[in-house]
This record gives sequence, structure tokens and C-alpha cells, in this order.
Amino acid sequence: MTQAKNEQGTDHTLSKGARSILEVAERLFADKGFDAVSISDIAVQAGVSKANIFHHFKSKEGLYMAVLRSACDHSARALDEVEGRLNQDPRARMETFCSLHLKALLAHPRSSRLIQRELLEGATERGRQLAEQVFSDHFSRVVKLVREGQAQGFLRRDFDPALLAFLLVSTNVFFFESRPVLRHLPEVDFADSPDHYSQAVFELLSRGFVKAS
Amino acid sequence: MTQAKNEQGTDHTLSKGARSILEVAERLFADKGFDAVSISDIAVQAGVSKANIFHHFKSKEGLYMAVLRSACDHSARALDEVEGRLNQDPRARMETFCSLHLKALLAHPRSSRLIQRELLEGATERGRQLAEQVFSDHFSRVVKLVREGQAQGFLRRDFDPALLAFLLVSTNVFFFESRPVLRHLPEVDFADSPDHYSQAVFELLSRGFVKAS
DNA sequence: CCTTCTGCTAACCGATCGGTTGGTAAGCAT
DNA sequence: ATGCTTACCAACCGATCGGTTAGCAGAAGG
Repeated sequence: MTQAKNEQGTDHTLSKGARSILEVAERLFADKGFDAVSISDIAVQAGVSKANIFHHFKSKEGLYMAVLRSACDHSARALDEVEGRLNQDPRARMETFCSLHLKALLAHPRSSRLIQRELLEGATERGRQLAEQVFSDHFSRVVKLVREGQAQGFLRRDFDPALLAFLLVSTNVFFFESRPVLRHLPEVDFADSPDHYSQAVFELLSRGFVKAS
Repeated sequence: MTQAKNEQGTDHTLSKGARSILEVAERLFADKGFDAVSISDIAVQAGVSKANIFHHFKSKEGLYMAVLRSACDHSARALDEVEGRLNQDPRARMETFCSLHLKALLAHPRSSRLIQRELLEGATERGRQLAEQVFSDHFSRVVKLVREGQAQGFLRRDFDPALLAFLLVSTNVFFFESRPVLRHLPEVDFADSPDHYSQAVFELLSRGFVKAS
């Protein structure tokens, strides 16, 4: 089951029909969730017959898992790319990591939503462990980054690195997650400027909110 | 449509059957989502006939909205209680607010999950504006709290109060949301000690992660 | 005693669900 | 030409979906 993919992530070993099924399925599953999407929906929007979907994927769950796997791949590759672009200054490393991580979330909203939904779903097994693996993979990298910052003396050493890592990830993920709501809030003006948000969060986290004594 | 509820939140104007329908529906909807739960499921687990559900609620969506409304009520009342217990010291006010807010999330996981799920669902209308209203209501209170802290001189004044409010809420919500995953992460030891987590987050946020120069 | 209302149910409805069957058409190697 | 595989589809299947109908038991009120 090795998959040959080009730089866009499209698999050219798949037929045109199979590819359009995957694309449509990703969109619908990400937007509405597993149960709210029917095979007929996907078939109609992909311009193929319903039976053809079962020709390419063994079941609805199989199709969903294929979509989820592809989303996890995207997510992992996006993070690889982020790490590749990290420069050497320890302070800037963390800052650019956060900024780019948020950008990656926003650039692939469907993948992000799919993974996030799967994490939220406690009752069903389905692909939770897949999503958990992606999450913990990302998380470990952030923890590593924080530890390096502490080792190099840029950061205080008297806090749990996992805690800071969790704060960084959570603010990014929750920002992504709640953006539609944030837009309606009169107090919030950063909903549509993720760059500004990233920078402001980092500034606030780094110096703290307490008035210097 | 006035509802008489006692201090436990159970509505004694409802018959025994109707109450068990609501309880079961809340559990199932919170655990599995709207589409993954059938009326038959609810009927069987509530020990009533399927038709009886439609006798008490006009449709599946109607039942769901009733459940969601009750969850929003719970959530709002929990927050009221939190605010009632706030003491006067401006620093302690914020800290206890965060701690109690997280406690409230964890104490009513079903309500929290229902609202969160609704916020995540962009494609369907259903009860999103209800959930959004609850969210923005909570959020406004936190913003107010931060503003007071700034006015009283405890906090720095050179950051956006909405931003700090968002950080506080997001860390709590995301902690609640990702706890099942956090338990599996080797780096994390605060997954099952929310008190310790609250206190550590507050400490980190207040002083910042940067080494004092 | 009779009516009315409430809580409740068995049986049923059309629609849609995920999935299967039997088949066609095209490509490709032998 | 033949045989095998892949891509694809119309028609169909049993099950289950949300929702309706018709009616029963019992309490309330006149």
C-alpha cells in the first residue's frame, strides 16, 4: 500500500475518479462530520456512481480512514516544512515556529478540522489513535523546542516545558477553532489577522501580564 | 415556555418519561453527536417508546435544541456561581476565576462537550448561535475581569485585554478538550491534576516564560 | 357518568442509508 | 483473438432512519 505522491500531495497512481472521490470526501467529512455525509452525497458531487466508491474503497469507514490518513500526512509534512525553515536564534526559533504552525493550521483547514474532530470524538474509535499520534508527534516537537530554549538560557528553567508547549499549541489550535465565533465578538479585533495574533500572543507569553514591579 | 427547575436543574413540571428522555439524549448527543444518535437509541435507553419522544418533543432537532438549551443554562449558571465566589483582591479574582472556570468545565463535561461541538460545526446551523451566545457571554466576562485588573494597576496596560482573556479561556477549554490525549503523552504529568495545571498556567502567564534580565 | 386531557404505545410509513449484484467497456499482456 | 484486470454503472437489497396514526389507560373536572 505504498502511495506515490507528487509535491501537491495528489496521488497519480489513483484514477481520476478515485481522486475526485477523495477530494470531495475530504471536503464533506471535514465540513459536516462522518455521520452527516452519505455515500450518495459524495458520489453525486464527485460525479461518479455510488457503486464506484465501493469499488475504490472497501466501506464508508475505509474511505473516511483514507481521507484521515491523507490529512495526517498533510499535517505532518506541513510541520516538517516549518521545522526546515527554523533559523538558529533560539528566541526567533520559538516565535517563528508558533507563527508558522498557526499558518499551517489555517492553510489546511480541512485537514486541521478532520484531526480536531477526531480528537474530540471520545465515544467512537474510528481514527482517534491516528489523530492522537499526529497530535502527540507535533506536541513532542514543541516540547523539544522549549527544552532547547531552556538549555540555551533564553527561557526560565523553573516551569514545566510541557506546560509551555501545551499553551503554545492550545492557543494556536483554539484560535483556529474559534475563529468563526471570534469574528462576531465586539471585543476582539485579531480574528482576521493571525500574524498580529501570533506576535501578540508570543509577546504576552514571554513577558507575562503582570506589571513589572 | 417558562421552566420551573429546582436546584439540581431537574424540571419537575416534566413527567418522569420526559425527564429520562432528556437525560439520555444529553448523554448520547454529548458523547456521539447529533447524527450518530438515533431516536430509537434514545427511546430504548430511556425505557420509553419511540413515539413517546415525538409526543414530548416535536422533532429530533427539537429534542436536540432542548438538550442544548439546558446545557447552555447549566453553563451560564455555573459561571454565575463562579462570579459569586470571587473575592476582592484583584489578583486572586483572576486566578480563582480561571481555576473555577476550569472546574466548572470538568464538572459538567456533557454540557461542555455539547457546546464545544456546536461551535466546531460550521456547516450546520442548528444551535450554533445559541452556543456562540454562551461563548461570547463567558468571554465578555473574562474581558471585563482583565480590564478591571488593568484599571486597578495589577496588570500591564500595554496589551489587548481581549487577547489575555482569549488565552485564559483557550487554555482552559483546550485542556478540557484534549485531556484524553494528554493522558497518553509521556511529557505531560498535569493531565489529571487540573488544580496544579490552573495554578501553573496562571503563574506562567503572569510572569512570562522569559528569563528575567 | 361522561368528557377531556395527558402520558404513553404498537404498528406503520416513505425515504434514505450503506452496501451488493451483475454487468459493460476499455486497456494490456500473451 | 484471448484472457485478465481495472474503472465504472444501473438496479437492487435489507435495514434503519425520522416521523405519523390510531388508540388505550388513567386522572381530573363538570
